[in-house]
Amino acid sequence: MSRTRTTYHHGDLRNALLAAGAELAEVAGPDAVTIRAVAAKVGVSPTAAYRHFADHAELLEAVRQHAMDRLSDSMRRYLRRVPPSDAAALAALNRFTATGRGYLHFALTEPGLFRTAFATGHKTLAPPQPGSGGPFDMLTDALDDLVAVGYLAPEHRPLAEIAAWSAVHGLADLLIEGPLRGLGRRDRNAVIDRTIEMVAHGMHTAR
Amino acid sequence: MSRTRTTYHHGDLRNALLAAGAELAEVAGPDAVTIRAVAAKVGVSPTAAYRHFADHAELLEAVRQHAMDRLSDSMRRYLRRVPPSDAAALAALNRFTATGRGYLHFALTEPGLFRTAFATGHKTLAPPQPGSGGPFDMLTDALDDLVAVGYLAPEHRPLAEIAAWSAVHGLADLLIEGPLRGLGRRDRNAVIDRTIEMVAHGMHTAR
DNA sequence: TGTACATCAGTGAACGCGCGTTCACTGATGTAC
DNA sequence: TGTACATCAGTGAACGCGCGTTCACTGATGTAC
Repeated sequence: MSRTRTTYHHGDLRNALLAAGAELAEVAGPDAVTIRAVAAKVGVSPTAAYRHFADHAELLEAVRQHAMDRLSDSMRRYLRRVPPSDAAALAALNRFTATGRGYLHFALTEPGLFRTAFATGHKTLAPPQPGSGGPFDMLTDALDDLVAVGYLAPEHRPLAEIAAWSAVHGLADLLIEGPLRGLGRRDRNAVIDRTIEMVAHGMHTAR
Repeated sequence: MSRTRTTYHHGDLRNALLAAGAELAEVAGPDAVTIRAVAAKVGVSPTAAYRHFADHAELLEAVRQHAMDRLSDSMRRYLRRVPPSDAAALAALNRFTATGRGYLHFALTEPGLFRTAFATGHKTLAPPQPGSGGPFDMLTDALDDLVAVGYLAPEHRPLAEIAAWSAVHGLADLLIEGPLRGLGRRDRNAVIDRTIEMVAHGMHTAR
């Protein structure tokens, strides 16, 4: 950060700009990620950024990618924490809810980055790519396990990820940007529990 | 709009500015609702707006209110369309899903206004006020009916509106601003059906 | 009914701000011989 | 090992943009007598 540079050539400016962008996003959301602000934070002229990014959209996209990776990390962390259980159905259900809790934890803990992960800047955000190992894949795997374990009937499997995703995504949005912003920690935890309960129950196919 | 004014005094400038703001929001979302743009659309100097709104925040808030009312209208329209049924439980369930469908229909049909309804402009958006007859109240009533009719057990009633709201709100966001933007009509309808099915099922307390 | 005057609702120019982006440039680095 | 020179990665000034907001102002309206 704004450390004084001694050399004329920076050496690793692209990464430095990216890191500055991530910090700005963290503190003030995607709108704060401007060419000028990022350059100023690194202590370089705005023009210098154009050596490394074609334009503002390209910079924002790079920061967005980083934010999305951080989201993935959070979900993975929650997944890893789920204890293996001899009750396979319970373990699968726990992994499923863990993806949601990891998602929400990141959103509440790093709202600026979370918003940045979904910031498009007027251009269409690509639909989730299966196989990229991102949040969507973790959710897909968790739902496949729910089917394997008999919790979710195969005929109800299609589009289940969209439904589950919508619930946690919407809650995140309501809590960090929407009318539920400013809820206390207790209330927040209560609505998170209730929402995840609804989703888990909603996925259950009674036998 | 931008009709040439013949009189020096406008006569109804506040409403004209509001209408212009609503149109801008409709076309380009909340960021397009600026003092200058609204004034220009009406054909008046920016300064004139300050006779009717203290500042930009007050203008945006007024437009936001309007957008929220339109959302209410959409939900009410869907509710009214639900046929009364001698099967009370079915009717209650239909009313419940109708609130969600009305919400989503408005979001997809008027994405600019929908986004504006939840635009805060850096200040905290007030939490939903029970008794104001808005979207939240309709949802609350629908859920109360679900309890009355035996579909939802009273012990699962608390916070049910937040869970249901999250699901439709998140889906709306994913579809109009997020990675699911650009889904075709068929796909869109399919994910809406699937999500509402999950919510309805998730609210059901088996007996 | 006519007139003086207060009040109200506009105008138009200007301010400072931060933004993305372009331009001609210069200092630092690396390479060929 | 030393030097000429091409290339690379920066600088700094400037552009035009739209924004919110303030200022001194003026034209239109309404009211008291």
